Amino acid sequence: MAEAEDNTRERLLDQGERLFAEKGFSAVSVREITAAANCNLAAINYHFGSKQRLYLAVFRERWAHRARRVRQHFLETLAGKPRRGLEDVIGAMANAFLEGPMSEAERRCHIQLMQREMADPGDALNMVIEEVMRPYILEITDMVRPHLNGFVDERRLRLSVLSILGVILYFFLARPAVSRVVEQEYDSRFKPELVSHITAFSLHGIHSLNQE
Amino acid sequence: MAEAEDNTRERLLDQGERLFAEKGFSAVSVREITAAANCNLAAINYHFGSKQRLYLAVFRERWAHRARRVRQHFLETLAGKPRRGLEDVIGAMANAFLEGPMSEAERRCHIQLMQREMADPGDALNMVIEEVMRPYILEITDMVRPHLNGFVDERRLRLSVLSILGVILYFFLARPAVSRVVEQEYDSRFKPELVSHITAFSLHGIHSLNQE
DNA sequence: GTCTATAGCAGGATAGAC
DNA sequence: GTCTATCCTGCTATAGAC
Repeated sequence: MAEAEDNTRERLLDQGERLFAEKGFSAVSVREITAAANCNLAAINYHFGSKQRLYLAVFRERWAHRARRVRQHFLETLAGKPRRGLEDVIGAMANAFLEGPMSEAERRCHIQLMQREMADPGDALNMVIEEVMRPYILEITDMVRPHLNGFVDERRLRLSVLSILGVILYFFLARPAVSRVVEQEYDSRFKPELVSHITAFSLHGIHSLNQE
Repeated sequence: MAEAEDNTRERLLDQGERLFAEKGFSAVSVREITAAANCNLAAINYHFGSKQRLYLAVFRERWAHRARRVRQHFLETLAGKPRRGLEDVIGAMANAFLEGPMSEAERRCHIQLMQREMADPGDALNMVIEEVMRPYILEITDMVRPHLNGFVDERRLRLSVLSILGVILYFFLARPAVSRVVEQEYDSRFKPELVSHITAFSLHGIHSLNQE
């Protein structure tokens, strides 16, 4: 994310991602992106062919890479706890997204881009689902399963892991609404409280699989 | 939502809402809206002053009204169960959003519009939060509180109710991702399964408030 | 209230010099 | 690879006839 001065192409990816996340694809102009990247108006078409293809490149060359870093952070957090419980898995998940390896600006960028792609499904969404979300959820599912008693319906297990992700993303995306409902700013005191709430809520939620 | 033939203004609100929800504010042109509403290009400016003010009118005159219907449905579902448990409250909540008084098209429209406004906070978001979300969440909080044992921290209680809403909205908005992860289409067999999962997960989740 | 016509501008894309 | 200049399409908004 740091101003990569080495070449125009990189700067276009950086600024393109930032602006697409901030305002959405249609609301950003190539003029705005090239100005922010401090290069010529024609550069997007030269390097990527079109505005649309810059958008796709952002997902392939920036977003996907960052998603791998988030997963890596999640795995490393868990590696530090060899006798891990279910709570550790869920805590690491919430942590990776809400306090993980990204700066605040990166996190906002990353999650907003995904949200926008969900709202307007395009070619990028396939990549995001198949190469990132699906394998990630299934990986976590495998980590969660051994902690549950007896037979667990696979579909309900996946729904539960998805629900956890849903809660995490919601508290990030609905920030203004959450803030006003609990009458509390998203400051550095509130964030750990949020992570601990999400972990506790989800931990009990997932135990609904045991008790029926 | 049904093609209101009475006057141009109403048709503009209907089609405007549909298209804004489908594509987002910037991606829709007034030409597209007026064509869909089967009226003249100049009609938006005559009736609302500008495209932006049509967007605001959609929230004030359509979205907010529909939100009241959802709340009404929720209250009526509960009114039928005088000795209601916590499960009934949560079930009614999930039901109001996912199978409630809206047609599928209306539901999609309603929830997508809110999602887009969350992504690009503008004047409409204030109205949505203050006049709809906040009172609704607080009302549900009051219904949930008596079912919990002993002293409950108010902020954590509100976070829990927000989490439930988060799970519900997530399963609606992340539909393509959910579908691919659980390998299951969103058909009429799957939906009740989803509602029952959300209810069970959230019910256990909210009991995290009791057990600490 | 609804129409046509158009002003006035911003958009993405490209050609061709350097 | 980067620049300028420009094409052309599409946009919002408005003026003014009906």
